[in-house]
Amino acid sequence: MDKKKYFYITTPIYYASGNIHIGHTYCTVIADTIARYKRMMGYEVRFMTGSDEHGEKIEKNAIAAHKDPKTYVDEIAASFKQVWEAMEISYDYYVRTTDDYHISCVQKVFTELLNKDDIYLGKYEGWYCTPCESFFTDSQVGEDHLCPDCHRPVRWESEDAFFFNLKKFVDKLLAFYDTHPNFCKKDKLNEVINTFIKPGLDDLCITRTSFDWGIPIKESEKHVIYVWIDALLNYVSALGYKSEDDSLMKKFWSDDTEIVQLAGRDINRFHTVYWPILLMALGLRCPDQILVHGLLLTKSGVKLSKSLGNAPSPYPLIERYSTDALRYYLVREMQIGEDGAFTPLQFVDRMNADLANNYGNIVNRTLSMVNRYFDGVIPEYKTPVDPLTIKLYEDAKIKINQYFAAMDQYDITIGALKAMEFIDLGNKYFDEIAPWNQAKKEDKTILAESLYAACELIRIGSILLSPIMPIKTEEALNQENVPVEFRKVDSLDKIGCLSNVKIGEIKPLFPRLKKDEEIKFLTELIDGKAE
RNA sequence: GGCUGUGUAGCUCAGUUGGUUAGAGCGUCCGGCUCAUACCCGGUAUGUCAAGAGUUCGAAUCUCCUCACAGCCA
Repeated sequence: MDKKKYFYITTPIYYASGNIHIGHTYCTVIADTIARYKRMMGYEVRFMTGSDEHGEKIEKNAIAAHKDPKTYVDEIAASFKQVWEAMEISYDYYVRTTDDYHISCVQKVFTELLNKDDIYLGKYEGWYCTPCESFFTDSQVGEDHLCPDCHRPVRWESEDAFFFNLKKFVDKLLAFYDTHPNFCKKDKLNEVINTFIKPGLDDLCITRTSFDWGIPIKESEKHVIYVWIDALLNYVSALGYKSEDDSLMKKFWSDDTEIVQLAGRDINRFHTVYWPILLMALGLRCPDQILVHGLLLTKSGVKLSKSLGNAPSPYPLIERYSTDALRYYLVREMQIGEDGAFTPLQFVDRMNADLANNYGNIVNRTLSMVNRYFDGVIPEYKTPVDPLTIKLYEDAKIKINQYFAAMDQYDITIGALKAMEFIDLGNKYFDEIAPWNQAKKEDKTILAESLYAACELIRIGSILLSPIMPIKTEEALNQENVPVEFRKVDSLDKIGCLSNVKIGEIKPLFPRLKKDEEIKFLTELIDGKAE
């Protein structure tokens, strides 16, 4: 396996028209977990998130709020950052599309592509619904020429607009897909190829004249850049592309960098078709992988969103259950790529089963026994003699390998599962070796051996879980008082490092939740829309 | 309408290139343990693997068709 030294990961930039809800949180937590994992594995990581701050809707929202658009998005961006702080999101940089360097980058790119004839002036035509301010196609408005959204009459409109010549790059794009099978999961890509590219890819309209809150182009006063060229370029403008200092660009958008970009399945197409083409037009490399993730749905299958009023803010969940509990739930409950449902019952069950009963409990019971039988000092490590202990170490190795195999493929759901299974080995082991019975024997060899092994299990398990739950795993390591140098991934095999360590104060990591109470709380939180 | 998926125990899902009695977790029930946050361990039950046809010595796994659901596009 070729090991690249640099790692660049991005979330989409979220549209600054409302509050962050748990759907955005899901995506950002995935990215953060991968970023933390890669850092742990020794990569130099750049993790980027941000906000998309132009467009008609924001302009309208700002007017409704009696603010100028910039003030409006300033406040929104600040609120986004607060959420990420509360979620322990370890982003290295936050990009805003209203930042000067970004605007300048977009304008330079526009000029460059115009000069190369990759952008041309044409006409944007279609059935226009004034109240919805949207264009529709013939088949969308039907014979009666009614807006498919509001069912009011539409009229034929035509405006000057610039187009990005996508057709020119189709062959190159298809060739790229062929030579880069890991770029995107096959099924997601086939969908896009069959529905967009094969029937003939339409050139992309990239400017509008109907509103002002966008990046103006230098070539003409009346046009502003419309969403995609603006939004997509953030991934490189944030690295200093087309700016005076492009050192980050050279580092993190080079062939030596592994580039992974997250995108919800709803914006899959923009990241797997338009984005690579834009990069090709600019003579830049493409990302290694677009990680398409599913969406959080309620039980009834309705997409979680602010407008539907059923998307909880992460704050009440953080307050009530802790940041790490929410992070763990999001990582563990939903397989990447599949949609998932946020349901109160599943949430509570997951918390109790994995966090309170398994991880939290084994930390608690192990350290309690260290206190009880050895006055709070972890016994000295000796080569294991009991077959059960020997087997435990062997099984542990297998689980660790499975964890790394999954995480290396960014399958953090399976990674979380394997880390939990790793920790769970301790429960069965305790049951079989029964330290409380060993304690009654005169020879304390096995007692010492079993508690030592369990302490290692906690140490290693906490390290494995740390990208997912940075706070609670740290807390566990503190309770065990693991020396700082043995809290890193390169010390996983340093069995013996806990000999004679005096443990710290013990406190339950995760409270056990009362099912009925919490389900009631959560159900009310999502407006009673989940079952 | 075209395309991409999904349909496996009460729930959430695994099932690798087709191979002996179809699995896991959670939940249920029974038993055990007592160090621990009434935790943990073991055992038990429930499945015409959506329906049908075909290929094969043999299919949840391949082919065809049907149905249901979701998504993408128009």
